[in-house]
Amino acid sequence: MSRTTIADVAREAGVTKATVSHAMSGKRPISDDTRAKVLAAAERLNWVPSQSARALATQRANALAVVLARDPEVIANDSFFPAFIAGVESVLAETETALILQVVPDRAAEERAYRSLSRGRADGALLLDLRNDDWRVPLLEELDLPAVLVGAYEQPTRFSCVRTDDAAPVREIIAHLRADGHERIAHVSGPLDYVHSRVRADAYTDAVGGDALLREGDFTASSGRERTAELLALPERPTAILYSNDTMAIAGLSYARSSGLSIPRDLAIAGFDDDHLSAHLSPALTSVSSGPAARGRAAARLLQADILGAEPRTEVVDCNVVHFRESTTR
Amino acid sequence: MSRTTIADVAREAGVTKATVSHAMSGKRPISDDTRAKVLAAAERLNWVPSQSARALATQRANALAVVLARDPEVIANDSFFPAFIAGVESVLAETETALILQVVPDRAAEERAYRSLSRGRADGALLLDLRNDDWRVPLLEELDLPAVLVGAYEQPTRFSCVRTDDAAPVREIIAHLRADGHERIAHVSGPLDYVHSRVRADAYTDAVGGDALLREGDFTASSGRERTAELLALPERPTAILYSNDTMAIAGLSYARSSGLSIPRDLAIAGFDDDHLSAHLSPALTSVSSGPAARGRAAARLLQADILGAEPRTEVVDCNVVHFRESTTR
DNA sequence: CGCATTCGTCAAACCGGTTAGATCCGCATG
DNA sequence: CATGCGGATCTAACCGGTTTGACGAATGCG
Repeated sequence: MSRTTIADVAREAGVTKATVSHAMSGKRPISDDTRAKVLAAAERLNWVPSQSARALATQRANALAVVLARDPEVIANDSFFPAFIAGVESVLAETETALILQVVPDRAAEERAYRSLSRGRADGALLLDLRNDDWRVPLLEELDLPAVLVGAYEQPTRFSCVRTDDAAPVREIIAHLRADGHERIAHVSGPLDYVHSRVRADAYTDAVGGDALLREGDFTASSGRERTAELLALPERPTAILYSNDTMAIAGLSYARSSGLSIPRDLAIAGFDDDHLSAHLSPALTSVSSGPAARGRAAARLLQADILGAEPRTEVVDCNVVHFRESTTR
Repeated sequence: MSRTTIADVAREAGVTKATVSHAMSGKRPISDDTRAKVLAAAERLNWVPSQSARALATQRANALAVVLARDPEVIANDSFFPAFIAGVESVLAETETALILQVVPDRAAEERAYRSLSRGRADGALLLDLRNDDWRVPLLEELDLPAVLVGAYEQPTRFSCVRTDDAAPVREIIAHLRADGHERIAHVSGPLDYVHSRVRADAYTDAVGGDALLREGDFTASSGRERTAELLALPERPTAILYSNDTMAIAGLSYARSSGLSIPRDLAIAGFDDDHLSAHLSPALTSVSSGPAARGRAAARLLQADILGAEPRTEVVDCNVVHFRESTTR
């Protein structure tokens, strides 16, 4: 049992707790002689300072948090999230900071989670799946918990943001499809109260002009299937569909095929977020790789800066790359 | 700032800290009258107890941990991990336990991470990616940090284990291929010092008997591609390949195709872990869904029990289901 | 040589909870 | 009426670090 405390080390080195603490942190000058003795003693007892004691004394948890209000099953089917976390971790690994991941079933639990985070569990939070007028923003402001918003939040806020230009790739895809002769281009969006869904949908609407064929999905395969069925049942069915993620695109593609259409000849299909298998589908799926890892890194850096007292700022990560593949190639 | 402490609540309610604590925890009888006053005061000040103070006093962090020594990029391409975490979270959400995720670059950092976890950051750890004779097992025993091993660890240990029978689905697939007339069946494994890679590879070797065609990959797409290239370059090339994960299988499939083979006519292909897109590939990929969420739930439950002092035990989760799809259908 | 300053260390308070032991009270019992 | 007893509450110590103010010794300066 690693029951050794700073007091044991102090005794072993023949000094006091304070001296040990200073020797380790360097916050006060300590003679080389004593420091050596302390380090040796710590080594001998292989002492590791208690995180909880330190957290209490310094009012710093050395941890960041991500709270997700999603159904656990959904996490497993999302290609953005794991890569985003990977990016966050690559920054945190440098310092000794931990990442706390909390999945909550409902809003009450989510609120409790943030309250408890702000009371010693974490030093800051990353907000994903932003909604327009997200209730979490004022809550975190009230709790005085540093945060970074991942997404194009429009309301004024004192938090840092990590944004991307999701409209550009949408325009690019639409232009490409137009150049290919497509005139009826549809869009299956995510829930429109998510800011990223909204931005993509708006970009779509702008790009196609008057004749928008927009259907709101929820990022699940089944919704992709259903919205596709609706679109294909229209008297004048679309010749191309842009989906707001790859899961819906794949489901739509399967459905279209099963109803006798050939992809991309009869129907062009494009997704979003570039799942790691999308390039290997057949036909390979045109998609937008949205740089999840880069955004994770940026968010983690901004949050760490915020915690250290830096001014909040908005960082636009230029990471969207459209991969045109067979599913849109005539 | 939620600076209210238990002392504020005590003053507001006209009692002492101890009474507030007891009223909240119920560890000592408190009159209904006083309890009501305390609850009202807590509500009024909306006080949330400090996690760090509680952790220090009770020697319990209310957090479990997963430490990963993988390259962050690999996490993003693994279909097992996110689903496993989802399973873990679905258990933790019930209690107010948090999950700590730490990704470390090298062994030294990993060891530091476990030491610091055992000193107040977490109450227990889940061990993934087990190796034969894994060095982490004795370390955690020495640190006296509760743990659950996810995988078929063979050495004696006082930790609980979550196992699955990975050999059965391998046998099932081989039998299926045999019945289809395949005689030269190859296997691209993961790194053989991982216990799950080893179990699958051994099951393969057993099942095919003398003429095993085994190549060791590392679960990445590029290794899948290379090992496939080697196998197809053999004088008598295999007519079927079983891969230890879907990423390698897809990469192998692409390679085989690009060198002129038709799947499944010229080459049958099967993967493992059933990525959520595998069913949608074309040809759809035969794979083994290994119940990651169920295993996550089981592991979390065992760990919580262990922390509360239960006897360690091994739970075999029967969750492997083979999905035969087009990639193996003649 | 006397006094101010700096350096290195110590003692003690503090962070915000939990918990063992002491105390106080009212009521039942001998 | 004294005693016992159990329930409700209080007091104070404790968890293991960090941090501030104080103090003695060594050094610098006039």
